[in-house]
Amino acid sequence: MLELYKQQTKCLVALDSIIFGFDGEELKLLLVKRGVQTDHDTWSLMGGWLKPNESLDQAAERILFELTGVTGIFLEQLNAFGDPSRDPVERTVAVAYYALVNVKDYETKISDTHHAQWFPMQDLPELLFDHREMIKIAIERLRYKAAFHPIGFELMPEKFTIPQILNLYEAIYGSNFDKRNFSRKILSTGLLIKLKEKQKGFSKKGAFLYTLDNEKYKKHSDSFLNFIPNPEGLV
Amino acid sequence: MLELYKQQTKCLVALDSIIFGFDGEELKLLLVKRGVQTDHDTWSLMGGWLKPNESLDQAAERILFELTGVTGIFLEQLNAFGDPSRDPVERTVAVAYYALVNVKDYETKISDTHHAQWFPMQDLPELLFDHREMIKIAIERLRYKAAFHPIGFELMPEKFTIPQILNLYEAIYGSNFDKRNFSRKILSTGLLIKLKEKQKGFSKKGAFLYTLDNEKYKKHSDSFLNFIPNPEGLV
DNA sequence: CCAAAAGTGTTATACGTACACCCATGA
DNA sequence: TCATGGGTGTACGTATAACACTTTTGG
Repeated sequence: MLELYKQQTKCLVALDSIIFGFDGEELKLLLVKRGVQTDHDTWSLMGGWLKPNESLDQAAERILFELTGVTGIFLEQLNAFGDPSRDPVERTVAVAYYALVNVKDYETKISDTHHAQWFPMQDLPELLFDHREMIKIAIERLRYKAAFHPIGFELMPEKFTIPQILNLYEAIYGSNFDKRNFSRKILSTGLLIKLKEKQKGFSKKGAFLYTLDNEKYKKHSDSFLNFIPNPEGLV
Repeated sequence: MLELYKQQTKCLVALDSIIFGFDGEELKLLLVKRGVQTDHDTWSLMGGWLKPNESLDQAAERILFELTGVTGIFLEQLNAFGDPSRDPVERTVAVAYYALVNVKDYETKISDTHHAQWFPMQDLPELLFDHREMIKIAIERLRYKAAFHPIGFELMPEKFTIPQILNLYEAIYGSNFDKRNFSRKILSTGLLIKLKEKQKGFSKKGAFLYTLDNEKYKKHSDSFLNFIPNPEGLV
């Protein structure tokens, strides 16, 4: 049996993270300018190599932390990519993760560190290797998952307004939802706590702020609700 | 940049397939007795190594074919598993796939080849490495996916009866559904064509056979229907 | 006072669910 | 003739979708 192992070719294993961010307006992606090499205007997903003594989840978490200083956020395995020609330098299998983070809370921390930059989903630069394909699959997964799991809140700041959540879902699905039906549905989850404060500055009237009921959120985080108005047309 | 590649540790990459089968009665898993080595009663998922010039999908397909002679069936990537201690012999990252196949059509072909054996989901033997964990995640994925995509039909033979599909869904979800509501729902997809023949032998009355409308199935295979009566309690 | 966004209610329809009886047939 | 599994219909309640006006307030 052991000989069977010896004969096999080994392979580099990389981890790449698709980091989604939301700033209250737009859905964004965090990209880094690729290292110190030739590529001029090529941007890249956050990535790194698997080390000998860590699991895939640990490696993804470590790399995210090293490059952004962010930790403890939503980070889930997406897919493994292993086309033999995906990395022209050397055969590499990449395990992609996707992360959800709210832009505002981490803005300065992130930008300062590694020349990372938030790009609007609609307006991405040229990307390394198969990173665009990874992003495409990540947005599909995000849509799929957000339809039934309340993971949208992972992208919201501590305090947020209903119109902001509406914006987020509209950004995720690239379509418009009826605000009355939407707010009724979101509130019916019972996951939101209405605060006394209002968000001022954006609109003249101001919108009430809400916060997540973390108790309920943890319990319900893998429950199965229908979060979007029209499930047809998905995926 | 190239030096960055050289420093990195390489890793074996394995592919393992969770092969679900249905025989009209029970949901089953196809397992093989592990090679020519010490383990006495340890069974294993179908697996093999990634070769230098193939993609992950290709490798999974090749390995499935080599071990079962089966090709062209539903085969989808599940997850990558990379715990450093998952394979005690050597650090290995395993990319798991899950496959759906109907037992009857391939029964003899499969059993003859590589000492493979179908096990009822409820009654699995001791398994290699983290294979049980893989199976657990695969059944979750199957439940998740079958709830909204008509992949259940991948497990059915060419011709099948409504009670058989009901059996399948009950096996997948481990619960009972009302046969009247279920058949109404399945038929309302418009994916089934009723044949003139009946399945005889099992029941005295005999049940009408149906076949998939492959045209519609291809179109709708990534549509988004609610296939199971009660979406709560899932995942 | 006006523009811009927030907030709120009703109604019609579709869908999900619960439920029970008759049918066909082989033994 | 009877036991077994196959097949069908209805009524009720809930969830969804479509829809428009009033409120607040900064400029």
